[in-house]
Amino acid sequence: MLCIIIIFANRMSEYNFSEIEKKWSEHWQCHSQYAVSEELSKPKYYVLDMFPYPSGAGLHVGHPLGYIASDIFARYKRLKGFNVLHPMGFDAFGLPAEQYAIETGKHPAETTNNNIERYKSQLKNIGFCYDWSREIKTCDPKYYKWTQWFFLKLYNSWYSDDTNKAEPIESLILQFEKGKKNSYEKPWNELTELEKQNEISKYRLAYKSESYINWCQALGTVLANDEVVNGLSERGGHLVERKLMSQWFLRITKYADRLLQGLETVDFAESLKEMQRNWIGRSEGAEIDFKIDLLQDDIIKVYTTRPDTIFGVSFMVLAPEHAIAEKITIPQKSKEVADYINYCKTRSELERKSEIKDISGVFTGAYCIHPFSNKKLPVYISEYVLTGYGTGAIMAVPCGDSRDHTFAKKFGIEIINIFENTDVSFQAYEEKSGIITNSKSEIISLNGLNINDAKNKVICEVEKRGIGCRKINFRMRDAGFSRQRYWGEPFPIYYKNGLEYAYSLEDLPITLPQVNSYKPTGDGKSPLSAIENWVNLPGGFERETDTMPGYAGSSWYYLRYLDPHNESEFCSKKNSDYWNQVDLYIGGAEHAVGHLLYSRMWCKVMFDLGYISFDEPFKKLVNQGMIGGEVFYFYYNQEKREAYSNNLPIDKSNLLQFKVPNEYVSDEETFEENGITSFCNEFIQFKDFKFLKSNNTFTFEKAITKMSKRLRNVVNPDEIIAKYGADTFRMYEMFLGPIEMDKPWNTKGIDGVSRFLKRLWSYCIDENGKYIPDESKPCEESLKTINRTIKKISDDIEKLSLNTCISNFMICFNELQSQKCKSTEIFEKYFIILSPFAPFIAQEFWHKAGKQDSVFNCEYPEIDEKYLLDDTFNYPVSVNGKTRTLIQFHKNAIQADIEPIVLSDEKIKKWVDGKSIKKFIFVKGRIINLVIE
RNA sequence: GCCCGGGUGGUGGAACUGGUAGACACGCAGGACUUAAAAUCCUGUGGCUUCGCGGCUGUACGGGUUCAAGUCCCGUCCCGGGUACCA
Repeated sequence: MLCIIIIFANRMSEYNFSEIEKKWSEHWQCHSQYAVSEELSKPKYYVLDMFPYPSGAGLHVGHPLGYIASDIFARYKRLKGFNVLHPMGFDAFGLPAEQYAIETGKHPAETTNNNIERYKSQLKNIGFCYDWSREIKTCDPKYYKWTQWFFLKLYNSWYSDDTNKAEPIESLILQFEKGKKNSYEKPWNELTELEKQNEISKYRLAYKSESYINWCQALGTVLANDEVVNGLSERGGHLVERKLMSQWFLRITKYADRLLQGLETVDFAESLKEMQRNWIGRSEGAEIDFKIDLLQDDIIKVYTTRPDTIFGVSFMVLAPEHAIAEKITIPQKSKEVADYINYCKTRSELERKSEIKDISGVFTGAYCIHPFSNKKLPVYISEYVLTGYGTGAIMAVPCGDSRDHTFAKKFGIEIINIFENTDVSFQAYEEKSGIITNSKSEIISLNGLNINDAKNKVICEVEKRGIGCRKINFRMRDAGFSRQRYWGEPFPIYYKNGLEYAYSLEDLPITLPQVNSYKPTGDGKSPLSAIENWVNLPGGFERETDTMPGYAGSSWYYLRYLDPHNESEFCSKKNSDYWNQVDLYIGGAEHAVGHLLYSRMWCKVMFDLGYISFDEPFKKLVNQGMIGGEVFYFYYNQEKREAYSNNLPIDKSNLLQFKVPNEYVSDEETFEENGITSFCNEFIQFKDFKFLKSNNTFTFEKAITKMSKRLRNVVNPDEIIAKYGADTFRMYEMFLGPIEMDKPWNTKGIDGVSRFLKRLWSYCIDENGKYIPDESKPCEESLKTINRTIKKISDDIEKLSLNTCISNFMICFNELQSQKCKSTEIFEKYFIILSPFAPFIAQEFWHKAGKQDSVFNCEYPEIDEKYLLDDTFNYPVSVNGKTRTLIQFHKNAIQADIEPIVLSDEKIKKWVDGKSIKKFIFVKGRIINLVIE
């Protein structure tokens, strides 16, 4: 009986995280602890996470990394007196759900909602302070009604170069009516409706045009880039080719300059800004017309950023898609050219850009005329020239461009050098400085000019002659906004007789109809096109059957959180004025260009149209790194039917690799007991294999990759939380390393954090569950410790250096422990600063300490500056840069005080050993260094 | 290919603006407690060398700048992300 009581008492005193976490979760939910409203009396702060796509694999330990960081920051800001908005939602339209629907026939809405529920319960386990009453799902018609509304705003707007902003399309029509030139060169009111539409279409921010897609004839569908591997479909390995299709686009290029300028006003990592700048790719150059030999009426217009190199041109290159390519090809070459163009259709843009070591191309047999020298220049077609950039044609300068150089070498074309004092016989001279030479004709001479002056002279000359002009170009293209898919927002557009009509706000949302099959229609159209009673409208009208891409909903979601239940507006002006920009946005660097550029553009459009009063959505952005999962491989020989342990001395170069699902791998990274047998039961292709071991173990090669369902290396946070608790999980994720760095997941290290919280618990709570710290006066040392920790933690949170925060909590507690500190005055401060990291245990301590209110309603403790400074500093003293000893000096000591003491120090005397001292370096508060011979 | 990151003990990582490399943890080794194990606590722990004091060496690799380099500069290698329809 006694025994039982003792055991019971012991159990009472243990840190029972599951009980504590359950209790406070329920308590906070009942008291709507995290609901926020627009409190004008407090300064606001908006902390946002990039919302997840709810995949079928569930949340893995990589997702919460950023969420935990932002949660800590949100809770910290709250302690600092801010009214903090911290919402969460789901990016719920997407390809995987549709693919799953094709395979299983289950409606994507159903699977998506199941996945969302799973994600939500997983997120709720981790103790985030999200205001769930503001949750959004992009696939919810109540949400996508407004995504469609945004589309209509883009559709019904144009970019005015006069006012340099987006304006309603009516102002454009008014200008046309007043006589603004149109491309039909007829008065506006004499144009047909179709002509008017075509003309306006050239201005709309959302417009229809043609572009290439990945078409797979065998699957009868359009494929996403990542569904294409080496020119073949990932599923089935069928041939994929590029096909021209009519699609919706967003005219983001009109915002290129403002997207560049806006970067100066936001706090993003410099590297990320650089990526965006490169993506936008602003370049200054010229368009120059080249006459074609034997063809009177046509010209080839090239874009070049290096007009200064015009005398270095020795050939011309057209993109395979260039409209004139076939026309100029001479009959003897037409078969060869047609074959080459067909080959290019099977090549992805990525392949075309990257595989330039062995550059391909074909001669058309045609020649251009050099505008200044009248020299004949052969015209080639090559895939390294892309149709979407510039004019789709280049003047090739092998002496100044490495791709042109490679091409010239391969096709035996002359390399003309025009740079003074350079040798271009082996590689191109690509520096942006130098003097031009060998560049003279009857018309112009560039000899002796530097590159910039030569550029200007050439541009002036071509402009004077009317054969070209100065031109600013962007690498960025207008954003493709159509998908031939079911699971996306339908366009609020319908047609009749080739004319487009837009729905109005009252008609929204245009909801997705039920379909019987999610399979592609085989003709490249979306599955929606097969539903006749949805497509066909009364009066002979037909709906648009494409849907919007995944980034549509995510381009504006940060605004919907501000007013999520508003049914008459996407967000009231009052709310968007109060919450304003996102103050801190945390998410993966993989969205560096796509999502971030689109949402920045949409924000600017809404700003231009007066719906919001800021033109950058995200004030500060932090990119979290990826948490990789472990994958284990073994090598095998198919013919010999042998598999080899990694610790055998084998030559892996001719062997095949096999990834083993992680459940077969033991903690020692070998096959589990009987693992080989059960492995072969699943992967029967290895049934008759010999598994060759070394030292009686079969070990694997390890690598770190993305966690994915397919590799079966997903680590589920639920399991970790069940075993260690949410507080430990949160702290451990932060303890792993700097937030923005990629890192591998390894559960082994979690014991350190777990032990820390257990030690803290048993230090503060006795066997009977009573709170130990008392009213005793803290000692000087403990006051130093806690004040320094408060300072360090708040400095580090502001920098989002959360891994060092965890270390400092440990260091602080280790110090308090060795000081035998029992003062509740100290510990209460400690619990407050700990609460953003480990909210449950902090609240439990707070409660045990007899406090009635919540630890989250406290104020962040003040720092008493007097405890931060030391009177003395332990100077490292080095001789010739190598530290030899430490000597303590007063912090105000100057070199004159210090020098004699240092020189008479025994250790230092030994190292100086009578040699003369050339220099005595004293850096106050840092170091002393003696330079001797 | 191009653009952007990263590379520090057996492992995750720390190191302010160039100023004691390896904080804080994990793991491992030894010890205490226990009949035993687990848990917990204590000690040690980059490598080489030395009985020890100590010495040498060391931040992917090769150079450079500096009194002083993980940190700055030049070159190389490897790994990750993006490359426009994965999200």
